[in-house]
This record gives sequence, structure tokens and C-alpha cells, in this order.
Amino acid sequence: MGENFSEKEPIYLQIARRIGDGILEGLWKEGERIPSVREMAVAMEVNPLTVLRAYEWLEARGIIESKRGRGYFVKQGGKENWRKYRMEQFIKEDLPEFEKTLKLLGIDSTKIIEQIKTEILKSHSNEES
Amino acid sequence: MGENFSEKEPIYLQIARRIGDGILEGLWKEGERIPSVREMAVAMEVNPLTVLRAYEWLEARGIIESKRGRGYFVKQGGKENWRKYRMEQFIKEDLPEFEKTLKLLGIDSTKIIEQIKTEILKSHSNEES
Amino acid sequence: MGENFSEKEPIYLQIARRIGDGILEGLWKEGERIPSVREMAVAMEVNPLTVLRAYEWLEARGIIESKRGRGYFVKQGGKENWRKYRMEQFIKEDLPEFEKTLKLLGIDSTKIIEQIKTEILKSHSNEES
Amino acid sequence: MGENFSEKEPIYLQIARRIGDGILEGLWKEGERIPSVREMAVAMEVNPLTVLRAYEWLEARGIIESKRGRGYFVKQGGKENWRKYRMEQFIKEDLPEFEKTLKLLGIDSTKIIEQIKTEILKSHSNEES
DNA sequence: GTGGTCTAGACCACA
DNA sequence: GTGGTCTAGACCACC
Repeated sequence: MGENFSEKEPIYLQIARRIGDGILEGLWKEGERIPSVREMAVAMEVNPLTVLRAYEWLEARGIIESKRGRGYFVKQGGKENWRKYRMEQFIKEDLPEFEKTLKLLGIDSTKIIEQIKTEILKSHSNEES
Repeated sequence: MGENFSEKEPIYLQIARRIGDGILEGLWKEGERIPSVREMAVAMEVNPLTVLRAYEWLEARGIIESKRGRGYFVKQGGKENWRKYRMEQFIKEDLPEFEKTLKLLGIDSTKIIEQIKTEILKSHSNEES
Repeated sequence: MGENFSEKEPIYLQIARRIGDGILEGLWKEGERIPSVREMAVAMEVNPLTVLRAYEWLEARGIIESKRGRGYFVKQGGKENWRKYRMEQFIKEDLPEFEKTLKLLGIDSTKIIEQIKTEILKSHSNEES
Repeated sequence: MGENFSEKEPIYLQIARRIGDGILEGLWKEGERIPSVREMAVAMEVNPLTVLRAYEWLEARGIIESKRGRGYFVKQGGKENWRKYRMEQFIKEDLPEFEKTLKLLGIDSTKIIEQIKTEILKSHSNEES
């Protein structure tokens, strides 16, 4: 029935994120074909429709694209789109939440946040596609 | 209507967290009464039943307690319980997830994590309830 | 099995368009609730999931929004978003296709296109929400 | 890979239409040979089977004909057949749909439709095959 | 083979 | 009651 999945988040979103992250890690290059809906469904032990929802979710965000009768492919610029999506989530949601939690727990966050921002800037210079 | 709430997480959990955090920030002291279910429901523009679920959730975790006919009160030790709950969540879930995201985005996390751990230790020496 | 539907286009898209057009025609005002997934499914003689796909499609385009446990509502600005969506489709796809067909059939399109553009401009002045 | 094709409509139909329109524009005269399935497939960056379906579709409608071992040729009367097909589509489907969209967008369609009908009548007097 | 659509039916959390 | 997720299985068009 699809083990390895958290119960907190819909499975299709977890699959989508895994694929997006896989692209970011270089598992699939731009233009390359990712596993078919059915293959992925077997591999993940889930219903094909659940995989399809993940694929459609990624397609709607410009990460992959479907080509009729041939499969899903990593879109040109898809890697960068995913990185942006992830980074935006991080900056807008994770980081403020993180900072808030630190303060709440009585942990001095000033240096930490400073450090993080420095490293983010650094990472921007080491960009490679 | 209940705006200001994320759609990702149940509203009752968001309310519970706000209250717990309020206690941690000193908004309500131990032994003090927190607003009634109905008052809170009006203030948050939410169904009373939703607030009730939040209160019950907090009660089950030893943060608040109900006194029949008089309302809900911050429990003795409730503040500390909440702090522990928050800290545990932070260490076990938030921090690893945070580190993972950093790596994925190509941000060097070693110094950041080091910094965080240092500050956590520091905060432990300044403990006061 | 859902009569009244064309075979050329997915049913869920036809439903989505009907609802969008209904909003444009004033059938549902902004902030108003549209029929629940189940009600609509019964009315259209389709599977609820098919209706849900239509609703999600509209939600992704900022026309409606879901509120947990309460239903789907016409979003603020949803009517205008739908109008824009329709107008964009018209300008970018329908109109050029239309003009091309006219020419192909040996019909002089200059005056017609001119007339259309004039009327579009006119319609922009009569705007009402 | 076959770019330049819409995803909304089957590729083979898009190819068929392009060829039919090409005939109407005089790209290929009646009795002339059109490119082989393979040539066309290379040119369009598409699977030969897809081109074949397009050719068969056109053949079934009396626009082109296959001559064994020699290829596909524009049929006698094929141009006129295609024009009729296109005109019928236009009158029965495109025009009503077009009018409906105009109304929905709040564009006064009376003059436009009138203009179109006038031009269609005009075009009928200048007929030549 | 591929993606895409649809159904019927179940189950869940939320309000 | 509401939306949301998931399954199993069918059928289709397309390549």
C-alpha cells in the first residue's frame, strides 16, 4: 500500500517533492524522461493515479512536461524552477517559522540568522546548471 | 470566516499552538484563566467546536486544564511542558528537516548547525521557569 | 453517466468552464458559495471526483477557493480573473485562428477584424464588477 | 520531437489540417504528389505513423489519394472538398462558438456577425476553383 | 507502450 | 455536512 510515506502529507505531494529534489540532485537532467506513471506506481507501491497527480502537480509548476504517448520529461528550466520554488518556500515560510521558534525557545537567533543569510549569498555565487 | 489561518494544517492545531506559544511568552501565567471557548471563537472568527478541539488537545498534553463551569486554566507546569514539547519538536523534526533543505539548496550548513547547537547550550544555562 | 457533455473535451474542463461562465454571468457573486462537490455531481450526473477536478482546476486559476469543511466559494477577484482568462484565450488563440480561417476561405477579413477590435475597446469602457 | 504542435488536439489532425490548408493555398495543385510519409515525418519531427494517420484521414475525406508504390496525390476535386469541409466547420461550429464567446465577454456581436455574413456572401460571387 | 479520463466506492480529517 | 485522498479497475486516444 505504499510504505515509506509520512501520514501528515498527501502521498502525491511527497512523490512530487521527491522527484523535484531528484532533479535538483541531478538524478534526471533537463530534457530527460522520468519513469512512466505506471513504472513509478509499481516502484512506490502506489496507485498510478496517485503518481499521475504528483506529475500533474509538477507540470503545473513548470518542472516537468508530458508528451503524449511518450512520457513525462524534465522541462527546460525545470531544475531552476524547482530550485526557485524550494528557495522561495525556504525564505518565506521555513526561515521565519524557524526564527520564531528559536526566539520562543529562548535561543538567541541573531547570529544564526546572520550566518544563514551569509551562506545563502555565498551559494548564489557557486551557481551551476 | 477565520482568516489568518494556513490551509496546510488543521485550524485547531494552529489555534492550540498560538495558545501554547502565548503561555510561553507570558501572555497567560500558570493558574490563570484563558478566554472561554466562545470568546476565543469570536475573536478568531472560528467555529466554537474548532476552539474546543484545540483546548482539548492542549489539555491532553498537560498544558491547560478545564474546571467545570469555570473555564480553562493554565496548568501548573504547563509552561514547562509546552517548552519541552516545542523543544522536542524542534530537535527531532524541524532541525533535521531544516538541515536537509539547506543542503538541497546548495547552502553549506556545517557552520549554521554548529552555531545553533552552541546557542542551544547557552540557553540551557539561563534557564528560568 | 453525464449527458449534455461534448466528447471532444474532458468533462471536468467543460464543468469548469460552465462554472466560470456562470460567475461571469452573475449566477454566483464573489464570496458566495457554489454547490458542493457532491451536489454538483448529482446535478451533472457525474462522479464527484470529476467535479472535484473541475473545482481544483478553477482554484488553481484563482477563480474559486476551498474552505475546509465548508465548501467552495467564489474568490475575491475571481470574476475578473475568469474574464481575463477568457479574454486572453480569445485574443491570443481564438481571434488569430478565426482570422486565419477567414482568409483561407477567401473571405475578406480586414473590416471584420477592425470591427471586432473596435467593439472590444468599447466593451472596456462599460466595465462593471 | 515534434514541437510547434498544440497539446490540445491530436497531432495527426493538426498535420492533416496543415496539409489541407496547404492545398487550399495552392502549395500543392490537384494531381500533384505530396511529400512521402517519411519525408513529412522528418520535416515535422514526428513519428511516420502519425503522418500516416493524417494522410489516411485526408484520404477518407476525398482530399488526397494513395497510389500504390508511388505515394499520395492531391485528388481531383480535393481542393474543393477541403474548402467545403472548412466552410461547414466554420458555419456550424466556429461561428456560433465565436458569437457565444463575444457575448460572454460583453462584446456587442450584432454588427460583427452582420459584417461576417456580408463578406461570406461577397466571397461566394468571386468563386473559382 | 504512453498519458488521460472517468467511475464506484471507501476512508479520513475538518467544521 | 464539507473537502481531500486513495484504490482498483476500466476505457480511450495517441505514438
